[in-house]
Amino acid sequence: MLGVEFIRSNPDEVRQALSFRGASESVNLVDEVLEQDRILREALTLQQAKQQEINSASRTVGTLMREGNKEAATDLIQRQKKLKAEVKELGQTVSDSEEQLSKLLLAIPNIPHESVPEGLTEAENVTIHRHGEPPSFDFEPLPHWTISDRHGMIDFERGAKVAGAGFPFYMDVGAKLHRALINFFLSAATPQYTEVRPPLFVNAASAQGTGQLPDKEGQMYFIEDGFFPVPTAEVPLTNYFRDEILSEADLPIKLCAHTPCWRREAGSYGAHVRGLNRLHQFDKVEIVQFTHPHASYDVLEAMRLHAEELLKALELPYRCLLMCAGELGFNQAKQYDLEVWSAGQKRWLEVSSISNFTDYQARRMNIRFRPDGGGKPQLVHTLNGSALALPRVVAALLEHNQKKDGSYEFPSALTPYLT
RNA sequence: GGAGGGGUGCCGGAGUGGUCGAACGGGGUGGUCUCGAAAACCAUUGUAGGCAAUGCCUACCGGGGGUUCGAAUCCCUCCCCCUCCGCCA
Repeated sequence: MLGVEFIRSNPDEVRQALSFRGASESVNLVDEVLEQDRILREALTLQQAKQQEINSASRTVGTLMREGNKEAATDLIQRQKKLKAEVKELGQTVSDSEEQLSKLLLAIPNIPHESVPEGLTEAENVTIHRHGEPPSFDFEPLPHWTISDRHGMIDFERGAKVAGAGFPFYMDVGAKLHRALINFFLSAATPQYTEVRPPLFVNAASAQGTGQLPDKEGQMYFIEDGFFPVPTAEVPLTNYFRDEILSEADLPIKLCAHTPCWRREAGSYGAHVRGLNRLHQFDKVEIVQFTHPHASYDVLEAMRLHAEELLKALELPYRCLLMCAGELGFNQAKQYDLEVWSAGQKRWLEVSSISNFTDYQARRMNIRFRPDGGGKPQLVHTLNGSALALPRVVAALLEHNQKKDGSYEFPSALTPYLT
């Protein structure tokens, strides 16, 4: 979320950012914040003044009691009753407006970076560059679900029987390819990033910290005892330092993890969810960084390149998109998507999203660092990226490398891992 | 799941109703001493917030609520940790 102080001193900038994102209907939230903030501070000031009176009177009562002057003490106690009631009432006002204010703040998205292009729809995302070209085949290339079916790699039907649609079984070579990709991705990340095995369920506080809650319950599963199965490793990894103060010297901190990801994908349907295109459970290797505020945009580029290198090594044609203001995630200040070419479906599939959240998540999670040489703690910047999400890479690999006779081969980068 | 014991500042650890934001020790920082270092000594060392703002004040001793003129200290509740028993991969 944004800081109240920031909104208080830059209301116009926030309003502009909201309309830039195409959330013009939310612009009045800014005025609500300012008003609520005013009410809050007014009540707070008054409450604190009255509390001060009570505190000093209590000290006097203590002295009088010790001196044995019970009568004077009782007098004073009587006079405090009224003040106490007033403080209690003001306290109610304070907590009410705090609650209101925090609801409002959670409803205001991050401010887009100046380099974010204008636009409200997918069509206005900017293609930064392409690598490789969609290949031409001297036969009609098949979609991955047909190929995987022929080779017994993925069993969607039995997955649907045992769990439900979107929960496939990967069998034999399919399972092995999965394991190879996970290891390949992790091996590529671990020279820089610390490998982590995080909890796969998180609590509500963590889900709110990274921005899944409130409002995005439709995305996550919720299970008994208050747990959320992770929709991405971003959640446990970024919350790792929640409510902590780091040392500036420790920055940047780089974490990576392979986890399954569970998503409800409520409302998805049609041909675009066929096969591996959209699943309720999938695997992903995620990279996360906690950086100094000055460094985050350089780090964003580095993380993007890291993900791109993986696709290059897999010899898959891909394009890199810079998301326009309207397509930018709620918490993001700047975001790239990487899309691979699906030869069988003849369309681009998103396999990675790399984002800079600036201090937006850090403020929600209260993750700060103490500057070298002391001074007030400052918020870190957080970033994350998929490097990479598995199923669509599997789909693209099968489709891209298919041969007319129905055979296939995988890129040599995977050979050491396919054992 | 049952029984019991705990959660205090960067760390250890006092404190069971009245200047306690918190003794004492360690650590960190600054200084004195020294050619320098060590030792010793002195000083300093949390976070958030409000205001008429080189200062004053409020809140915070796991979280929330309550009792009281006054709570780190008493009560309720939740969370977490430890020990023993049970169960279990």
